[in-house]
Amino acid sequence: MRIDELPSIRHLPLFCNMTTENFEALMRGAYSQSFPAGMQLVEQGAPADFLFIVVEGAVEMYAGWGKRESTMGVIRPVGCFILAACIKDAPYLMSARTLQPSKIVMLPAPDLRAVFRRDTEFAVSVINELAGAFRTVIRHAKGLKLRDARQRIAAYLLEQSRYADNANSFVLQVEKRLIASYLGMTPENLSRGLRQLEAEGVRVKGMEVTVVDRDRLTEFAAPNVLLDGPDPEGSDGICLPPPSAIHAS
Amino acid sequence: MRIDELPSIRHLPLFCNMTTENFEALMRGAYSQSFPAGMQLVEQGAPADFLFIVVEGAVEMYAGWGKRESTMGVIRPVGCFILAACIKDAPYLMSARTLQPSKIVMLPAPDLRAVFRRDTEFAVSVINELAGAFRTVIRHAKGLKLRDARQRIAAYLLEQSRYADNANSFVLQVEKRLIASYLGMTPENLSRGLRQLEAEGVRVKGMEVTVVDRDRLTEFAAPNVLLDGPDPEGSDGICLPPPSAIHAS
DNA sequence: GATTCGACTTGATAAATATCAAGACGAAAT
DNA sequence: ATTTCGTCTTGATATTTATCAAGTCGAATC
Repeated sequence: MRIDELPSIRHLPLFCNMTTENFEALMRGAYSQSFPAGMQLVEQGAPADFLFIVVEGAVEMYAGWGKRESTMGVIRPVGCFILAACIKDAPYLMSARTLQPSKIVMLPAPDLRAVFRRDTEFAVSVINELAGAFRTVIRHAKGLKLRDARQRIAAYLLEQSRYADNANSFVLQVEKRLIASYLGMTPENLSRGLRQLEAEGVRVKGMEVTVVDRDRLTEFAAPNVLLDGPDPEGSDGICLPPPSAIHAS
Repeated sequence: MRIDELPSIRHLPLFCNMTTENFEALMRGAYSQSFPAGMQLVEQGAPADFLFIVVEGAVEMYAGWGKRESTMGVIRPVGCFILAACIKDAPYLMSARTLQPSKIVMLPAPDLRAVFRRDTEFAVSVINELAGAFRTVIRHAKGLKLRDARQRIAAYLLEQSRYADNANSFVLQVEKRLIASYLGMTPENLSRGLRQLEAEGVRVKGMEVTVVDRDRLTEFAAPNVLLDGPDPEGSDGICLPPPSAIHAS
């Protein structure tokens, strides 16, 4: 473990309330490693040996079934993934691969399971993290079942605009094929959907998004806290632009 | 609180490991109430004032957006719902209504939040419950994105058969319109899908399901622990036939 | 037993979405 | 600068899924 990445991890909602003693004990067992882009870190079905923390770069969470594959989210610094599998000591439900060169910290799951029995504040943080992750996935599932493809796209764009410096002109953070997969559609369908949304007040050229008529787009997407977040911030944390937001615990 | 329902609640994975003292303190603030069928217990968007426990009957969790509505799961005795909202003190993401006459225990959320800070074993149980709920929803979302309608139906039938006395001949536990909604399709589509699945080794007449050729059906649905469960049982609990399984925390 | 109502089914049709096949574009490597 | 490769786009088409409109069925009520 390199010393210089400890503070950023320590500041994670998951770790910021535990005792220093327990934090340091936890980190003594941790590995830190840098990976190139496109490296598979986790394969779904494997035993949950480690909790992963993204310190730099970006990681795609995805799931496969037969030949099909679907993006479940993207984790950005500083965020962790597959907490739930580690806690339950159950097989990972998702695979993970780096989208960019990334620095990853790996924390042995047994250490994790031991600590929250000793440190109440840490247990509370885990509870908050899991509750937030649960609510994020519920929102995702609601969106898939209640909205059609174009509405999902519109809602996604509006959500992105929440996190942008300029809410009416910003840049997509991930490749469109990933966005399409995350939203449960083909890349072709996303492409056509974006074109059609020009009639609803938004223009997308390449990676650049321009909101021309926010009211119109808002009426079309009918965004909603219960579908698009955000959750009121408790001790739970940093909500980076989705697909990142799916904490992927 | 009627005395005679305390033991069944006490045996819930969520409550069975906490101290008797804390359990009783928690229950002192609880209300117990019987509702007729079709009664709305929770409206999505409302503040999370209570944790709900189903002692008798059955409760549908559902979500709405505009005029559309979708079933997210069914909770059966003894199970709880909307744990996550209570913990985060955030608005409920789902509505709930009774499907049958039901006995419900309501537990004030502030009491809940207070107790797991004092009782480590309870905190651990909450962690396990939430981790299990998270994984259940992830599976649901994976199914929606990776399988088409007929495959979802087939997988659903196979999963039901796991919980039946006779795995090759059993009865559906909920109305087909709810199953359709849970699986993300229209009732008409479910109906046609069931008919088409006769070619894949299963026959459904009314509520009765007969698995004629399990191998064929299994090959078609390609069921998978990472998609259909179950999770290995830890302290986390009773997995009643889905849509029940979506713990709906 | 007749009535009523909602769930379920079935068919015809429409709409949404996926697939297949080129081609355009852009970034990275040679 | 050229090549190369994968993403993105667009069009044509096929498939899947939803919608609309009758009917059928069955259980609960009168």
